[in-house]
Amino acid sequence: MSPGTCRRNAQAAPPLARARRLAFSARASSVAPPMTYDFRAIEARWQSFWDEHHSFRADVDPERPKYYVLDMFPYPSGDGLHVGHPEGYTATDIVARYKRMRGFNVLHPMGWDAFGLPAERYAMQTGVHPAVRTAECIVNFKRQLKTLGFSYDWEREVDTTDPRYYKWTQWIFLQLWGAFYDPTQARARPIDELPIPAEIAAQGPAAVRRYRDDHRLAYLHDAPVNWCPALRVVLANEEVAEQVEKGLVVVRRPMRQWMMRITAYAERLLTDLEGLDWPASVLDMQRHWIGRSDGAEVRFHLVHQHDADASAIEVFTTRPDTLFGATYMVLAPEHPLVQRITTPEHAAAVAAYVERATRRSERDRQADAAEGQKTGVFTGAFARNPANGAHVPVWISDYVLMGYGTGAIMAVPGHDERDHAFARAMALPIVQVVGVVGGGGAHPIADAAFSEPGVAINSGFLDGLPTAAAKQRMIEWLEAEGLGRRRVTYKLRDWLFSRQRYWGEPFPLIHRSTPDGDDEVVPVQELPVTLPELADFQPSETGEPPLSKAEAWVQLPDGGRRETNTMPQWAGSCWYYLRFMDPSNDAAPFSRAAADYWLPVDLYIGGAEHAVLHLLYARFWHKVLFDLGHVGTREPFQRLVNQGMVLGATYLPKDRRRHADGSAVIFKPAEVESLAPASDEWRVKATGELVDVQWDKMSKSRGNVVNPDDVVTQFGADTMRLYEMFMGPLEHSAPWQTDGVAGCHRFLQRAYRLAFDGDASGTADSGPDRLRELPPGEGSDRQRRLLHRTIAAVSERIDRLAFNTAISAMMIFVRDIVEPGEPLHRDALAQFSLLLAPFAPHLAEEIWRALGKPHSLAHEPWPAADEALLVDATFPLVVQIQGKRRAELAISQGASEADITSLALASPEVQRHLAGKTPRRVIYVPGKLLNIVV
RNA sequence: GCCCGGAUGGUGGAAUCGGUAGACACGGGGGACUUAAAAUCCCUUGCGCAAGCGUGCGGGUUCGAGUCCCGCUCCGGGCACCA
Repeated sequence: MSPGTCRRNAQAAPPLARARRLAFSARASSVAPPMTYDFRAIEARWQSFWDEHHSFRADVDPERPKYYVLDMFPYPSGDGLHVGHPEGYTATDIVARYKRMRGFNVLHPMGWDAFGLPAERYAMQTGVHPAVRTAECIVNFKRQLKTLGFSYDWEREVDTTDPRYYKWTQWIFLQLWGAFYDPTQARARPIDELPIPAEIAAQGPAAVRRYRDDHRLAYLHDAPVNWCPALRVVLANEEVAEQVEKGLVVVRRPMRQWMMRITAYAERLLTDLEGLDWPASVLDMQRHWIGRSDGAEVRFHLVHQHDADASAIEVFTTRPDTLFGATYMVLAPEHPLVQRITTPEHAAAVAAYVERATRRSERDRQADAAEGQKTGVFTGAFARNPANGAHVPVWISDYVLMGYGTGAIMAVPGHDERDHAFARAMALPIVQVVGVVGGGGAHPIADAAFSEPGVAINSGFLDGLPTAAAKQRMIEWLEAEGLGRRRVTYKLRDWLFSRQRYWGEPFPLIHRSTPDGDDEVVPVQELPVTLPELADFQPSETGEPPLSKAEAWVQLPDGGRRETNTMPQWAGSCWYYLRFMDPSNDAAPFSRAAADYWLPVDLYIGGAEHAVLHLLYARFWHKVLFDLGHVGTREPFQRLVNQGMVLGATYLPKDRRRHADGSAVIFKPAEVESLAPASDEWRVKATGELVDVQWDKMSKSRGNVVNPDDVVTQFGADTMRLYEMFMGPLEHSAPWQTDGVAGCHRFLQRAYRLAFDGDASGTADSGPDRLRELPPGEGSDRQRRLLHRTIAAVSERIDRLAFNTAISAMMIFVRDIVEPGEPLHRDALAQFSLLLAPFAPHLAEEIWRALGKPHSLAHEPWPAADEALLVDATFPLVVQIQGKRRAELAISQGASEADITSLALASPEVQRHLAGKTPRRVIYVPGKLLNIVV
């Protein structure tokens, strides 16, 4: 530490000392001015102190255990923070500060997920470059976070839009591009190690290159994608729902796009969820999204082969036991066999249906699905059911999805609701091959499909077998006959990774035309590939990315052309937790040594909205980096907690009337007032109309957003932090209530007066010697017991992340520690300030300093509770009769059960309630309760 | 429709293992201090006059259920033609 900083601190101290002197001298002259809790001065002072002393710097230290506690870093929007952000940040900060005091080497970083559409839109509206706008927003976000006193190691700040950061995002992309997934070893390997089949090698270097390109984890794919005309951008499957919800149209449209082969990792992404300490709902959503199904692949041969390459249709089914009931087949409209098997007389109808299906929006299809409507056309082709040889018609319909299974199904209308609906619509035969167990096989199969497990009927060699056994038997038979095999499929699809936007990471790739006319993609050797300057950020209507307008940047002197798509916003957030470990490394994204020390993230807190997208993508990249030897853990985030939402109030008219455009009429908090000070009833100020309160997610349009700056200005950061945690359990959503903030502020004021004023109770003796240094063991026994109970309670509750109840334990301490006439033990106050430190660090430091401690308490050891003081000489015993509480007795610790029983039976209340009846049985719960049964 | 959560005073919530339901706080009522107000402090506050009744509803297990089991209702979140 430099002498300069020492001097500045020496200068910072006098106001504090002066304040205390003033307080004491004022009391001596019995004027007694109110000692004010000047949180503005206190918070400003300690925030600069922490900055100047680098109090929260973390460095790799193999001698100490590490703890990595991470927030989901924010997108720095123009609106600044709302009070929802600091909820999770406060929780992680409490844990970070607590773990530091527990002796852990704590990594607690913050950064900016700063690529994204809003900055680009802002640029189109105002002409301000996204980089300029982003920098402004970051300044504001950082200022706001700093005023809240979070113990981040700001030297590790990262910004995903900084070329020094995205250089490594590009580098990781090239790792994926340069790798393939080896299913035999179930891991990624360098693409150079990909075995090239002899027949490919024989075709020459171009064929080998194409073969390699087809196996890379990042690959170009020409296929229908989700195109959003309004945004002029393609969307990942995972992103479609969000935009559709906003009312935007998303259509399928063929485009050539970069994909990530996340499907290769489906099984590992699924099974590795097992060891994670994550919320059940997130685990569930990930499992669901990966969507593993166990079943069989079955080959149906075509009856009349018009085309030698189209001899059979492969289907996937989870119900091979129902094969005897397959009465028709359906191909997805995009299925490659459709053109080849369609007979001439059906060609026109099929072509029309395919054309319509490919152009229909996702939304229309979903609407049909919701109504159970099925459409489709017959191809004219027939296939042979391998189980019974029956000739079944082959249809096409958009209820069969090309992206799942084989893009073709065997339809069993008797036992599948969708097939049943289609069969009824198209008048196709329905047969029953599964009977109700014990029900004599009867089921009104014509009316509804029977999709429950049962027992096989009308199924030849399967008859009589329960569903599970019939599945096994059928798979064995198919495998023996060479007609099919066991197969596992996943709903997970490959990740569409390119976007037609400006404000994102450029792909570090160059396209070159080869002599044989192919498009060869080669990596850029020198990273980063920085974004070119651009005046017009709009993609073209046809989907040409904005970067294609930067011709000088795109066109290279050697004839190559740069890739003009950019990466999706997820790219930067996929690995930021890794960069935090080693943020200024310019030789690698992070060192293996740093990774080995800091990984995994021990606690990760953020919103539930990232349950699938971010958390699945980050896990995928992490696994690839694991396979390639860059990290040593299989999973990035060991423990995950989703904080709830902070809700804001809006007010609705009693009749719930709507505006002409259909939107609900709402009143903002500023437009209403309560009927009376105590009233829960609200009315519109202007008209006096009565309205109902409604609590919603905060949003600008609802006008119910609370700005942390206002709360910090009025009450201070410590109050803000405390209230965020006191609202309720971290995982719960809760309304923001200004009255509750004031309650937390009052607690801090009491704590302040306890330390500085000596008049917390208003009745106790006050004076300079009240804060006496008492010899160890002296002071009130009651006070010492209260202190140690508080230490035990706060510690255990932080461990459980039950912050609201930890705060209530501290409130009790401040309320009860000093009774009239009692002095306050200096050590008790010192220990209390340590307990308070994770929650209200500024005030805690202030008290600690006032007690004459020379250093910050940030690294002070956490207080230990004395077990002996947690047990009282007597305990209250509840006496129940017939399970109803009737009396409470003070019992000394060592009393025997027999003594306790006779004491209880002798007590007047018990005698009265027994009313002469004799106890039949007495149940004693040691230290707690005695239940008398009569 | 399916999956995952949840439901406790006027309000946010507490009760970690089946053992005193309502900690702590807000709000309300009363009081002290004050010329007054604010601030602060103290008392009180689940419902009921009471016996009693009370943790969304109906059953059950248990000496004892907010907690466990069965069947529902409602609210929130997710998924949704995935064969």
